[in-house]
Amino acid sequence: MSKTPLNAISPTRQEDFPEWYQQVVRASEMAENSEVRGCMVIKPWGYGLWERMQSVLDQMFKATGHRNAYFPLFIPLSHLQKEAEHVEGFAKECAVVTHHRLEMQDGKLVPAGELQEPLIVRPTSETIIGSHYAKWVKSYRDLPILLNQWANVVRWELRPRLFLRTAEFLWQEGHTAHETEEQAVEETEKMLRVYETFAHDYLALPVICGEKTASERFPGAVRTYCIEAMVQDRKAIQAGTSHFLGQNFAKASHIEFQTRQGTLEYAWTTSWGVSTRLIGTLLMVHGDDDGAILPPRIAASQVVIIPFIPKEEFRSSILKKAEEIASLLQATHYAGEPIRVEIDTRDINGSTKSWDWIKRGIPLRLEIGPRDLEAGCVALGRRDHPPKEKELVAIDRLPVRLPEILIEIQQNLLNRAKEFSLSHTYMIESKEEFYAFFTPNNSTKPEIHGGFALTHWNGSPEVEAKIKEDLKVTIRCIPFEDNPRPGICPFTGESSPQRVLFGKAY
RNA sequence: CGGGGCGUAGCUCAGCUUGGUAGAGCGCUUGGUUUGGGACCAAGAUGUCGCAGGUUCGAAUCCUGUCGCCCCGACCA
Repeated sequence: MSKTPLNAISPTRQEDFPEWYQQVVRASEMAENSEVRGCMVIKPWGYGLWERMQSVLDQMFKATGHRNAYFPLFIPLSHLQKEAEHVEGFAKECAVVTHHRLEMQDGKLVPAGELQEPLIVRPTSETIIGSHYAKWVKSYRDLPILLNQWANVVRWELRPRLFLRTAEFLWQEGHTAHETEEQAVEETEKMLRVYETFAHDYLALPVICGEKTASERFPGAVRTYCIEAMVQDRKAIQAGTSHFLGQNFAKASHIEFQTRQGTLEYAWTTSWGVSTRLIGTLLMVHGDDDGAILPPRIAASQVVIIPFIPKEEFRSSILKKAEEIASLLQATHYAGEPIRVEIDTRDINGSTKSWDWIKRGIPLRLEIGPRDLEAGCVALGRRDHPPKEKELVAIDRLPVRLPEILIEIQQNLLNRAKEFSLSHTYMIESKEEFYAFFTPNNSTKPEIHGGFALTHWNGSPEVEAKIKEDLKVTIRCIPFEDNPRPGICPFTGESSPQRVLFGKAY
């Protein structure tokens, strides 16, 4: 007992944030590394989270007029070549399929049957979807096309990290084609707002919406919008993107239509996506030194009932009561849905079970033992409070009390994240201040430092590049502002149209 | 692709300098005692010490080669 560490996760966030993150992914049983470098196995608890994200987002996409379709995993090499910037952006990280058959030679399987044209495994699907849109679009009457696909994509990353950057990942990609530029821009903005709402309302994730600078733009896009979040080591993470592609891909794929005036014009297209990176973001924003903390609205299960069975004679009565409580909760609603509940019937020490669920980040634990049975109550532990803090709740009060607490947790996580993000965001006015802000005290093993800097910038790519070279700090976005206030760029002394958001990025 | 490091039980690692037939903790199995905060006792299972070659009576240990992985850099919606 004396060996029990203070926290479930070691090292702590303060001690070594990257290592803490890896331990949380493992301890929360979200995912593990596979034998293929850069690829991951998403375990049921992590995949359940993704299924929730899919389900909520899918409804939001449908509500905004989109439908799902599916396009192939393999893309002819020639397709990628059609859009010059796109090639430059993705060629280096493409997996290439060159053969279609294996033959046994000297007891070993070797690739045979070389393909006439190599296929790439999709790193994103603009080109192959574009080539089909070209067939479907003949007239302005065929527009808009509003499609989404749920898929896996492959980007051969050199330095993978579970959920944040893996060679293969899961995502959704929306692809739309429109008659006018205005409509396409409107779509791009609308879907960014969908992501913002989803992040805020479901993931309890405060995000900053804005536009990427040219250097951070999606290859081939005219404009890239993003939502940026701050995680607990004060770095920025891009949680979602929405691209206005102009007519670039329409030209490359020949998506042409006859206008109302009878002329021929290229369609205006957009694309937008979020990925399993959201899971990593969630862990890094809300997690603590005991593991994951999941917001109730997105958790695969919101409540776990943990039977404590000190003596065999209590087993059947406690398990029976656990079933009753589960049924009671399934008939109770939170956020417009039945509460998602499960019972941990594993035949192990109750407190071990409790710790397992703490590490997984389930919002609520209901512990039931003989004493509770007698008193008609449960011991309730909530994940946003310390592990040992318990509230005794009468079983017949649960249908009232649990929805209240779930609302509180959801709100509490959002508030905490907002406070954290705000307390590490500064208006920085001078170059000296800026450099000091982003320079760690210990250069060999940098401590958690910095944050977001809202600073004026004259719009020069050279200034941006110099800052990146000096500090590894980039412009995360040019925040959307109703009334942008001009000022002076501290790096050049020149005038600046508005403040932009600087930070170190994942 | 450059620089550094590491491959020993399911996991984390010790042993290697000074060669003598394989270890710890955790986990796992079985039995018992426990049980309101990550239990304890006892017994047990698990390794071609990354792979190949060499030196040697004898190699986890020394030498050569090779493969894989990790970290730093470069690169990256």
